[in-house]
Amino acid sequence: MLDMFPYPSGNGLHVGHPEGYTATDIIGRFKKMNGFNVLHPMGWDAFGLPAEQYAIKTGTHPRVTTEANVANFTKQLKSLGFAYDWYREVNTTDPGYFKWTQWIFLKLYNSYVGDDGKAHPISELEAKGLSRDEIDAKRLAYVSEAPVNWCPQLGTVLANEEVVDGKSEVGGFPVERRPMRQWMLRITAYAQRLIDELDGLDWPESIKLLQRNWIGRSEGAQVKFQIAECGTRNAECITVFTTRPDTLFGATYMVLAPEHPLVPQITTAEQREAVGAYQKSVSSKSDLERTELAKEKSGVFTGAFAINPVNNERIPIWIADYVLMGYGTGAIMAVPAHDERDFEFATKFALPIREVVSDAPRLGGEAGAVCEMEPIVCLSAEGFAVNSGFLNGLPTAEAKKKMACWLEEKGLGKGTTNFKLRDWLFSRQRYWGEPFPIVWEDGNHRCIPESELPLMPPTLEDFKPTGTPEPPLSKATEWVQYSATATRELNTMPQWAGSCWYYLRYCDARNSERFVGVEAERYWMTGSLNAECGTRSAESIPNSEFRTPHSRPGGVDLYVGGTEHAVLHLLYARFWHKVLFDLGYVSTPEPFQRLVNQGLILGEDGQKMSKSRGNVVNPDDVVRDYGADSLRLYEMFMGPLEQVKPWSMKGVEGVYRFLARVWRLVMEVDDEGVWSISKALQDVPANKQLTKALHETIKKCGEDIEKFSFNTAISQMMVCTNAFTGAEVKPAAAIVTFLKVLSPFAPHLAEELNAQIRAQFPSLAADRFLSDETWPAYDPAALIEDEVEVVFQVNGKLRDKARVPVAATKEEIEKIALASARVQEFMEGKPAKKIIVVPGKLVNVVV
RNA sequence: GCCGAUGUGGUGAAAUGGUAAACACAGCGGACUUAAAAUCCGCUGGGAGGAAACUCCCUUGCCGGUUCGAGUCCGGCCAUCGGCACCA
Repeated sequence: MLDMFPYPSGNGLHVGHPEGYTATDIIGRFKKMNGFNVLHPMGWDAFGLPAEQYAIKTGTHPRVTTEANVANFTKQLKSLGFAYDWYREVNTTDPGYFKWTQWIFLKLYNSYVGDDGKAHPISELEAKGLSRDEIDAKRLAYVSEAPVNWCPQLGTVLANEEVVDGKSEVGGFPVERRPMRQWMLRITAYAQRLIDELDGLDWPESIKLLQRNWIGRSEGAQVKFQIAECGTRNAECITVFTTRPDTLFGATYMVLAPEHPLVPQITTAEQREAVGAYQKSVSSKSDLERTELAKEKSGVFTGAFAINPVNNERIPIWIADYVLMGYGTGAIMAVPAHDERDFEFATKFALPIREVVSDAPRLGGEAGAVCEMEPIVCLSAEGFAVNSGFLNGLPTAEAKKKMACWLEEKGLGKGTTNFKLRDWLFSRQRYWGEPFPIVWEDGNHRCIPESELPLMPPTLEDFKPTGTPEPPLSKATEWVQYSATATRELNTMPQWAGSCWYYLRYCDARNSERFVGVEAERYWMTGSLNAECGTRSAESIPNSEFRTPHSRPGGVDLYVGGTEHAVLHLLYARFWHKVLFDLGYVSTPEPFQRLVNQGLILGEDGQKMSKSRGNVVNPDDVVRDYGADSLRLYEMFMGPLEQVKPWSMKGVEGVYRFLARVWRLVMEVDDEGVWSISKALQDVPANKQLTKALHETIKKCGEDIEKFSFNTAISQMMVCTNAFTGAEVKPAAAIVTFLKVLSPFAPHLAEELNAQIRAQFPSLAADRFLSDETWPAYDPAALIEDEVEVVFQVNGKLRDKARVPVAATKEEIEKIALASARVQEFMEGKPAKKIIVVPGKLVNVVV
């Protein structure tokens, strides 16, 4: 049972946190009562920018801020009665924890992905005698000089994922592209598996789709275009990626990304100035400007021509910023008749547009004719090949295949798959993060020995960014000097690092020998029972769909958290987990079997909660005024867990009143205002009606908890309470049973009332905590009534109802229905054409 | 533009294809009280008819379809929210 662990901010908990936490707490308590061994821990994702920025402002060390915030969060969580196993508390900033974050980095550094698509130790390559450069080019953690997202205000680079609309996700500061030396993680090597292995997971389909789209697989072909002889230039090839090789006959020009390495070589003397100016204008634009100005296509002709391999036509080569260097090959063949972007560009620069796909097959005379015409609209959908030589008449899917074969035969190209996903930029120019266990010597990197972990960050007085891309760690001159000739890596890891594996650490949080013990990992992640850390025998764990059988890929049975982590955290964690799995350190290929997203809680005004709107609800205030149980119950009663929903203090009062009604089932107050056990509470059996209400509640609450329908479970408990409230005498034993059902939701009240009842009726109450009790079983016989109400319809419209013995046969019910005066009236004397009888429900007479 | 989610009373919402609106909130009325609060008990989708008991008609974003029967299934639209967005 896993909650997304919080960043312990200075603001403390907001009411969004306890939403998911209450849900898992209820399920955890429920599962425990059903005999499961439940692991439900909590921890702190405590590295991060706010503490560091606070340090810059005030000089307070981030460790001090973090400790204070963690203490506050802990106090708050404990006040809500969450049954966390605090013995397993983890903190990403604890050296005992980040030692292993650094250790996992070393595994990444010392691994590569082989032809089997799995991670292997780098030592295998060394054994094969590969050179240092060849090995470095394969590592899962590698150094790149590629252009990165540099944010001057934050003084750090950011991952693509952390940049929104050209601004930093944190703070909204402008971000510029600049080349820097950075650590990257080769997540792209896992792109296909990250897509494929979603299949076995019980995640919301929408989240799976979000990840698939993010990874962005597309199938197509690479095509080589010869550069036509152009002045002094020698003939070279430009390779493009296209998803529509079937449209090759319609490629009337080519476009390279402005940064494409071939641009300087192919540009003619006449065009050099224009090309240079364009490149300069593009590179000086920030990402934000580039997207803002993207409405209008821009570009420049290089003066060079390429040969379309399929028809040997000379086609012009342009550069334009609508072609991105980072995707595919950074070059495209433009098919303006069948691609919106190319169409727009060709229209603007008066380039030829040739139709090669039609929505209906056209054969005969037209075939092979090169007609340069301008389609009024651009058809990007599939259709049938026209004006395309040997492809003519073929539907798009077949044309694609045929062209790919043709290209491969002629050595002009081949079928390929491309992914949008880029490698993960893994270094940050910050102080408050895990230092890299890496040193540099003679321009080469190497890892430090495991025995030197954890590598502690240096003690710094001055946390300010240097104002240059030089990280703040550079100020620790002594620390930096690893040896006479070697210096330490100055970057730190991003905040994602610690959260990529915290769920594994929970299994064995205090292990100092290993990131997680072998047995502990197997026991908790697979449900495998032959582990000494397990406290229960195989027999005591009921067979339930909740338990993870070995066939399921995911380890954690249930992971609850917000949608904001749908791609980043969940993708990164899956990637690390797979590497650890390939290397044999963990037992499952996926970290999280079942994922549930809780919906955002809005302010009372229906707006997103924020300080500036002044609509933030502080859980401490709610606990002070209504108690922890009311907060827990209201969070669950608001509506379905996954839904976005607005807060309402009136709603809190509603559940508070419900809890007060439960209290008064057991307790009564005298004239002096002193509460004592109620005289109405007696050692009597519940009557039939109350027994039915109770057993319906046991049944429905159990089912609803399994379905995450906490709101309807609470409704049912309200119904049950209302029934008890209406009874003259309160049957004590039945109320104790009800309290067991209530206890996962409102543990404080339930335990207190049980203790009160125990004092009066020692034999009727539970003699230990309700949380240690077994979930009550319901008696199906108690649910059955002697009579049920049956609805009579005529032509589907409700006309009458009657109480009928449950045992009544179809024929008997039909007879009663036809005998009804109201049914007769609406049948208007016509004969029944058809009579539908649903026993226990309804009769529908069709005339 | 593409993808996804959601549309039900004044409000949060509930309903294995079978009595739409359970349970709450708000509102109204009553009991208790000198009074108020708290508590308890009722009423509470819209329209029409009736003195009343009651009766009929309409109603789950809109339009169609399947079915004896549709909030639920199918097709088409509209609105709101979220994600992606020159990804070739």
